[in-house]
Amino acid sequence: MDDIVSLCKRRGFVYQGSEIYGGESGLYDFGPYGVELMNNIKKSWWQANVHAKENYVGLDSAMFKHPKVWEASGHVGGFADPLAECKKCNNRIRVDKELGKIGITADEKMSEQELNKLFDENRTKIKCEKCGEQDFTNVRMFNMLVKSNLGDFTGSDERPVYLPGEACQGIYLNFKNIVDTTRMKVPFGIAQIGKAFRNEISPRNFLFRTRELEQADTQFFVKPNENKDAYEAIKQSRWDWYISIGIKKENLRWSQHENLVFYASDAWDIEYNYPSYGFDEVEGVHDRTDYDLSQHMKFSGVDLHYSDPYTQEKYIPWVLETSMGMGRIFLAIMSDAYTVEDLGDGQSRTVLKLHSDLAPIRCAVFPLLKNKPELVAKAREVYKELSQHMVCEFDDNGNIGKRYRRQDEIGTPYCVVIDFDTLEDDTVTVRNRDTTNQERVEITKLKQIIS
RNA sequence: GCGAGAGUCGUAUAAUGGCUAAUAUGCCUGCCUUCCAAGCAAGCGAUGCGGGUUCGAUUCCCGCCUUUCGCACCA
Repeated sequence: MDDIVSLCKRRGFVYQGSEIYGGESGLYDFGPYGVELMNNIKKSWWQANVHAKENYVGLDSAMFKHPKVWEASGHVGGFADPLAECKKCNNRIRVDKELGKIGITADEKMSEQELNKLFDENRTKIKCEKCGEQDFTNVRMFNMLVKSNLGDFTGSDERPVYLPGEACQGIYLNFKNIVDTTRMKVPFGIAQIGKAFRNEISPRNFLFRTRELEQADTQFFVKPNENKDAYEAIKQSRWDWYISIGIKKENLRWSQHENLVFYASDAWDIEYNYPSYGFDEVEGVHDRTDYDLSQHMKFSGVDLHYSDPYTQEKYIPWVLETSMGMGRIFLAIMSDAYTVEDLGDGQSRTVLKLHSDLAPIRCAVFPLLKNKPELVAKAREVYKELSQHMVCEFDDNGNIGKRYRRQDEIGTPYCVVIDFDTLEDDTVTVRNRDTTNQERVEITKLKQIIS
């Protein structure tokens, strides 16, 4: 894992966020090659989940949403637990529950200050369950939602808005819009790639757990109780995508949730075998019944029933969700592709064996020698033409082997070399990243061969 | 958030209460090079931030930040 983090930095894939100020926890910036790779992953995902499927459409919803959205989703109320910690044994107590035990009602809408006041007044009556001590820290509210003051010019914090805790809510909010303005009929799906923000207590494991993340979500709407077959099909489709982008099968597995949230009917995760900490979730595929639409119907007062044009029935569709963490898939792809080949004699070659559709650079163009102007000029010409059609890089620095290695390390599948024969017959060599074999081809056929 | 460790050029390492902070690699410029990290020469580039002790701190102390591991958290 250290090697991958180091490569990410060294070769301009991923940098620590706000690095020149000492860094900011849980935030990462994607560098020149990182953003290319990330865009290619998104493109592949979008192709597989929107364009290749007749009954899916895309969406891009505003990041900020009406505050009530997060009440409806359960993010505001259910996940703001007031906690205090025992200074002796570090055990944590739920302050509202402990107060409840001694007959004092702590309202869940109380502020941190109000709770602290209540807690301070009653500290003597509360003991740590583990060690019996009464020495606690102050009460802290733990809520993962990130607050903002969009549209609040009073400075009073009276109307807090939240950054999205998950990207998928925008899909539920637009379900009715899409039914009303497109020809989509249940069963159909909506796909979206969006950012989410979480106040993770402890960001960890590089891109795996961050405070700002991006999610690629699909929500598939089905008739109630007609979820099972569709769910299995979606699971299969998601698995196939991972295989199609070249992830090794042995590094992937399904894992079923043992404790389902109350509304879910089934939940499976796709896990990747990350270096150094093992299998962990990349994507969740969840069968969520009608919970999401029902909640928004309740909180917004808008009828979100669907009228089935074939049967005239009215119902709230059930939702089958897929939600992939972009940072997590990025890290999985990098890990899976990272290869160090032993060439003997203590020599080795570092290669990122990325699927060629994902590689940040599709093709690198080199003149064989830098000090032969006619080679350089010809190489520039080839580069200029190719770069109209694919992501290319020109390099004439150092010897040819070094330039191959540089491209190997960032996963460039093809290197094109202009040599003296090129000047005679307009052919070039195309070198393959994985085999290092070369093939002599005509310049006119280049585009076709490597795109 | 708690506990423990760590933080030196882009990367990987070295060293030091006081000399110009070293080595490799990288990057870069020039020469050279007719296909897999060759060579020669020049250059770039670091003690995370702030405070304290001290004549002098990268080194010792404190705070903060970042990061790693464990706990907890992860709907």
